[in-house]
Amino acid sequence: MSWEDRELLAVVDFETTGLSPRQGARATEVAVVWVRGDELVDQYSSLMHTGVPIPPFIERLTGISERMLETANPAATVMRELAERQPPCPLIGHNVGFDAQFWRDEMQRADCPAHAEPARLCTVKLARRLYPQAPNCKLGTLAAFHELAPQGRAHRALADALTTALLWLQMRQDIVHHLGSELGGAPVNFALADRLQALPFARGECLL
DNA sequence: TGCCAGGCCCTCTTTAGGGCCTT
Repeated sequence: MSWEDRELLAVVDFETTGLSPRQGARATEVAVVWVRGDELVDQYSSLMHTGVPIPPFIERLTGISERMLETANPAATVMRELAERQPPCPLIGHNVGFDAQFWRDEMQRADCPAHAEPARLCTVKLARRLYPQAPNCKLGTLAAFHELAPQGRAHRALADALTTALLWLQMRQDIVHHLGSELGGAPVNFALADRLQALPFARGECLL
């Protein structure tokens, strides 16, 4: 991947031991799916060993146990590998604020500060503006709403990252469908999506 | 399945409170 590639987006999903690094939660698994235009161009996933205990609820939710992490690479090794592999491109996530805080925390712990504060795109914010007719904006609900192909067990990093990537491609398609003539051939990229997610929220009304 | 947090968004609002979304 080229460092000059400005159309590259990284769809990220973390599995973690809790909801906030400030409360001591650490990542247990990370997945990144790289998207360029309407193509999935690469993917990466890895379990991450931190030594932090996994609450029973989290083990039931994700299927990730402490025993599974005993042989996993240290979290810092995984994050450094990601930093070397990925140019500093925008992150996409489903409720990206959650994944971005773990991205920042784990990158800083791995001594990769240059990768700690990427631009963000949130598929929850976009979905609330694009699909007010959906029952809710949970990832599984939106996947079913759009009849996206199952990508594996939900609440595993790669499956959720792939589902989020497919949701993003669906959003690109819908944006082009609704705004095609206004776009005048301009690409549906981070800059455009960033403007769309910043539009005022209108309950029950699609912004397009 | 829920609690823990944080940001966004809504309404019986703005000097506030509660729901949604992520693990």
